[in-house]
Amino acid sequence: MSEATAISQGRPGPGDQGRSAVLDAAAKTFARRGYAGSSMDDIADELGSTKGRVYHYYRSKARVLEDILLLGARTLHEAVAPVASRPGLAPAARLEEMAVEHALVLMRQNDVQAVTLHTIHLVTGRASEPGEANPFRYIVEARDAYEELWRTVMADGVVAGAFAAPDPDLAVRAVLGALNWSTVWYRPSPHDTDDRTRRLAEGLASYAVRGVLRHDG
Amino acid sequence: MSEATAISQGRPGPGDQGRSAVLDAAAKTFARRGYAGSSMDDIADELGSTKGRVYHYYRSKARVLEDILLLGARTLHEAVAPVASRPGLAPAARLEEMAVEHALVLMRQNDVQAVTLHTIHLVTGRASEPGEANPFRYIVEARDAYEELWRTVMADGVVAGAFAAPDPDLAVRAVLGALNWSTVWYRPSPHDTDDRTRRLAEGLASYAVRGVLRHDG
DNA sequence: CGGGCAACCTACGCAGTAGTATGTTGGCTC
DNA sequence: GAGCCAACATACTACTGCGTAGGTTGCCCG
Repeated sequence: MSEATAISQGRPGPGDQGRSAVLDAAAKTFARRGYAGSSMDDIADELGSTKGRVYHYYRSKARVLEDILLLGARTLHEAVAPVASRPGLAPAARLEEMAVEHALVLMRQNDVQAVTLHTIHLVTGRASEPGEANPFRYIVEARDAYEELWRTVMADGVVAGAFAAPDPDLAVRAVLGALNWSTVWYRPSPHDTDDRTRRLAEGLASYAVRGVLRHDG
Repeated sequence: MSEATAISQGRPGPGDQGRSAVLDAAAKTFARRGYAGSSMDDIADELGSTKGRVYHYYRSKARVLEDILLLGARTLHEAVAPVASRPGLAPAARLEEMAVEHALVLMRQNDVQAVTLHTIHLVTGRASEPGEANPFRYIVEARDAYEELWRTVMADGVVAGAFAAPDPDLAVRAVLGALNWSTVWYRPSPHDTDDRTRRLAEGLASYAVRGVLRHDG
């Protein structure tokens, strides 16, 4: 009944051990070489097996990507949405907390999020083909819905006088940009304990968010 | 004697009209479909001609990319370096001015810069092959030198007490991230006059830089 | 203990793509 | 006006890479 079942169409569904191993390997491969630059054999090599294993769980390369994008979008939304709607938070604290959670997901789920952020724009511009629906459309919509979360919080904060953002939409893009760019320079290392990762996320979030705060003393 | 001549190796050099037309078309194509996702025929289609034209100016697809990356790196450096070393500027004004110039280049030279920023990391991780030199190595070094410019200005500002940046390197990454991410969401449109573009760049730069400024009143 | 199915592997067909080898054409020079 | 070369086009070749068809193996269930 889940859409994931609809995706796999008869093949083993999510929650499946083997399936998520394939997904992880694919995410790692795509993150390194890019989607178009990765072959199914590359993914299989990463798994230490052959293409047959990948095709056992996914009908095509595009379906693998779709699953990665979906997982990435979901994880981000589930981590940040609760903060966006948590009662009793001041706008500045809310924004900063959202930024920390966002950054944490990017760092902990690094490969998946890197693929999501770097590949979605290759998939966005397909609306030009008339009559043919874009199979990734709902993922683009999920991304838009997620960003809408940020725009709402930003707009509320401006109204409340907590933020100095003459152009709130641009401000959101600046904040998300500072955070998202971490997928370009950050790679998890064995040295990164949970504590270190969190401090890095907090530091980055602080720089990102302080740009829109109102400072008057 | 220029390295561009060394690149083309007997073929028409830069400054050549036809060559830059090919480069522009390639940048546009790479920006849309990604490097690996673009075929030489795609580039030729964008030009309204055939592969022969592309191969007349470039020996291979990788050389085309190399030229785009080189152009992107150079343009950015030439726009920002003068500001970084201009005498008589306060740290905050210097950083903001650099950010504006940086953003302006990303917007005006959109395709080339998008390709540069989204493709260089695919080319960075090639040091793993021992014995074989990475042909893109000097471009990675140019990128590093450019970022060093920012780190220097940031460090100076911290020493001067103008910036509140406990981790200056991270601060640079936050600032550049906010700016660089514009290559993901911004596409030039006919509506964008020079004036509009500049205001957008200034707005973005303001959010990006204010995150590291010291605010005490 | 035999049948069935999940979880793979092997071998192949075929489409697309980088690069090459060989024209062709228009302008410029001497 | 004959030759020459830049600036392309055309027609291939060789290879890579997606997807498929048909095995094989081991476990589980009755």
